[in-house]
Amino acid sequence: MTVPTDLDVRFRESAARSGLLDAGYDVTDSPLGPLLLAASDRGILRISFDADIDQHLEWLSRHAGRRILRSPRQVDGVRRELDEYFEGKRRAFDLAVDLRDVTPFTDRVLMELARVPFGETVTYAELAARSGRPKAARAVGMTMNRNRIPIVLPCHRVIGASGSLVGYAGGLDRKVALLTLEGVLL
Amino acid sequence: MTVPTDLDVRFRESAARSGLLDAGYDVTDSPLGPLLLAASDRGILRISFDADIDQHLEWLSRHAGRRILRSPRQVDGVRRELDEYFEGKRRAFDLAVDLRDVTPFTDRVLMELARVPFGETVTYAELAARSGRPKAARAVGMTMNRNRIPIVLPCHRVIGASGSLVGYAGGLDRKVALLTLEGVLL
DNA sequence: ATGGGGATGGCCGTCGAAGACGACTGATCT
DNA sequence: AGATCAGTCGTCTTCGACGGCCATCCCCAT
Repeated sequence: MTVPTDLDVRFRESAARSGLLDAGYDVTDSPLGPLLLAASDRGILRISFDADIDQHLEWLSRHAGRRILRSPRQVDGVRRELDEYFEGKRRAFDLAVDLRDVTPFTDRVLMELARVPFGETVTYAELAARSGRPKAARAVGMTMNRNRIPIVLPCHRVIGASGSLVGYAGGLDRKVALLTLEGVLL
Repeated sequence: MTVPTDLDVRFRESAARSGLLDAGYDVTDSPLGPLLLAASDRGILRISFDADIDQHLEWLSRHAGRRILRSPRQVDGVRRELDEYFEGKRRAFDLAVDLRDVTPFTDRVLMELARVPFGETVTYAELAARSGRPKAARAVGMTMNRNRIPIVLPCHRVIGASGSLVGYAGGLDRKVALLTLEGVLL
């Protein structure tokens, strides 16, 4: 006969199905300065120009799970592709991203953003339109601002309708650098 | 060379990994009246005394995904164990439950609730305490009220500190019936 | 005229704060 | 045994305030 704890076990199983590690992170170097990389088994969780680890650790454990460790291996793929990108040898990324608990709107926008190719740019309004919310240009701005995975999700390719760069969470100079690398500027 | 769409593909893959069907449902009979059962591949999504299908369909597609179909097979296990339960041949369930997007608090409470055995009762306050929030008795009340999976998650076993039954979302008479079946009453 | 540089008024999704609920409880008083 | 009351707690709902926007209008310096 089945005992009550069986159900309990099922509960815990589903909660623990993620593996031994919830997320791994590491800091790497880049032409734009040190980069913090974090990833779960599902994909990249975060790329950040801000190497203040503690802050990210807190965020990671709140969003991905308790078990967070420095794990160069976990972010190996990301680092390699980023290196190639900065060396000019790569024009597109073949990486999974972990966008758990983002809003449907944000999800759609980032999905569309991911399709903007190397060396091309889009308008905030245009990206909004492609995402099915023609009038949500400003909201797209917010979404870009909060983009957790810059470079791979190329928010630097989104510019104002007037052609101005407008802004970049990592600092405008980095946006300039990226667009220069991609041959859009100069 | 990798093309931009690769990333896009990854996106969609992870969104579609759930299978051909997001959830299946069916209506069955019980001593307490018709019962709506719904389940995904992860487990039971809902058990309801309210057989108003449309309302549930709306909820299901909002929470589980687009592809919802009447599918007796999908809820076969639940129906069988429920039948056995009502026939008095089963005192515990061996079923997985799908509690995606419930709050951590709710999750803990329901987990504790699942451990309350057939024929026993707990106080709202006691259940709150077991869940690590000794003073959250009233919040536990809310949680019971919104319990999506009655009977299997035995919210009928939770009663007031004074011994009164207090309430039951499916109607107090059903709570009485269940507790009688379990030999707690009369 | 032509193109930059402000100023202005809509438009939009997210986040945080505040307030309104109950399937509660323990104490107190009829 | 009820009834009243205050104390507690997690959700849900509103509401208001933000911006990596944009089209329009105006004003000036080329």
